[in-house]
Amino acid sequence: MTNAGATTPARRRSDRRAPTKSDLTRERIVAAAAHVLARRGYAGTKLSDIAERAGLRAGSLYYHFADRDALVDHVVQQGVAETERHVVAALAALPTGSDPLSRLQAAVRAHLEAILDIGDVSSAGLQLLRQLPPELQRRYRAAQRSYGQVWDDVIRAGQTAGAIRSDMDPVRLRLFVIGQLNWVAEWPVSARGKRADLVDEAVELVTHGVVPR
Amino acid sequence: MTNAGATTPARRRSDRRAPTKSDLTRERIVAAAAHVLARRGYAGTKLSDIAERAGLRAGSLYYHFADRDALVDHVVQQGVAETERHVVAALAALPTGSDPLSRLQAAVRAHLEAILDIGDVSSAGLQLLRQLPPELQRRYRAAQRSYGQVWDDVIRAGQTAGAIRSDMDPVRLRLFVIGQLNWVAEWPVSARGKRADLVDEAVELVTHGVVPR
DNA sequence: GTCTATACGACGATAGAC
DNA sequence: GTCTATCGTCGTATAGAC
Repeated sequence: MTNAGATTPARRRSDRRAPTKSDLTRERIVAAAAHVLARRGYAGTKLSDIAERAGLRAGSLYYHFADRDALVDHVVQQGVAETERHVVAALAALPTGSDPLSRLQAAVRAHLEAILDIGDVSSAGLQLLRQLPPELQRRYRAAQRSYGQVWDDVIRAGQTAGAIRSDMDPVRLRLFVIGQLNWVAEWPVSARGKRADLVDEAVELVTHGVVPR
Repeated sequence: MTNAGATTPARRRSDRRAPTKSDLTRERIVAAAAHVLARRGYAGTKLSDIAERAGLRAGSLYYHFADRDALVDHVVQQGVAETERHVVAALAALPTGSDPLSRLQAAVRAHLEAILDIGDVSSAGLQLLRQLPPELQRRYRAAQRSYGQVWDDVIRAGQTAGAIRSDMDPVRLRLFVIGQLNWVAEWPVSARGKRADLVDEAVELVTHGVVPR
């Protein structure tokens, strides 16, 4: 018997019932897959490595996922979704009427924190993009679009209000900023320093650049 | 007969004799390998794909390289080396006594141009880093160190002169800046706009950040 | 739910003809 | 220098026992 298709009967976010054994194993598998994907790339990710890390045998993965690509897709989708949730929550937590620059800074902070905390699955681990087969790439881009929208709204509002420079296309501005943060995932851990300092520095640099104030 | 070991007898940079047929094929192979590596990752790069792109059969690659890893290593090394040459040349081309901020801006410009022009082999395509087997990773890091040194010298000089903010570790500053530029390789081509504009914007953003001046 | 066993296809690498 | 042919290995996926 297999359970591989949709996540067992249709399970919604509002379903708060206790996780079954299957749910827990599934989560371990996804975490393991994210870990391996982040270091070995799409093609280098072997089911046997994922299985070993999750504490079972390769063949057993097929009870939980239809095939390798279904698992990869799940990881990739969850990565963007979680990052987006983190950023949206940070924006929502700001006092109403916060100035536009503060909103951008909050987004920077939240995005970088997502990379540092859930780097394996976050959008950063997802320089996988180019390696994915066309169908997965398509699905991933769709998820990215939704997340990009969050940023573009913040940036555009800031430009309208005069708090963010208007001499640059908002999309390119976003790509530059997010890219700077994403690359932190590639840093040697030894260079990262204290988490709080790193985040503060990123915000400072995005805001004012390398020139002294 | 094979030629796979060192590049035929010891050939030095000063040897300016006409390239043999073997040299030319070798170059095609390296370019093809860079292309495939940049999109498929380390494990996803198949010799048959490289060979097809270079216009020969998979088996024939072994005349030019000892094995798959020797070819990958060559591409990776050449990527850092060419990027470094580009940046060093740009710095050398500045008028003597140029101010430290201008030097940093020239480096930004040159690094980004390298990514745009030789992206497949440049250091950007080399988010491969984490995917490489330990030995190749070690060799790659060594090459990176030399290149990082170029940047660190520029940044430190700027900080000493008061032209670059001194409240940040120069290494982290470098990683932030280079990361921002490297990520451009991941941008959809459609978002890049005109090359000259893109480069100007990058310099502006690195220098002054997102706040209007 | 997870295991073992196995069918099957790819890919890296070598040998030897041309 | 490049080709064709082939061997060996490894990884995905399936079948069926427990």
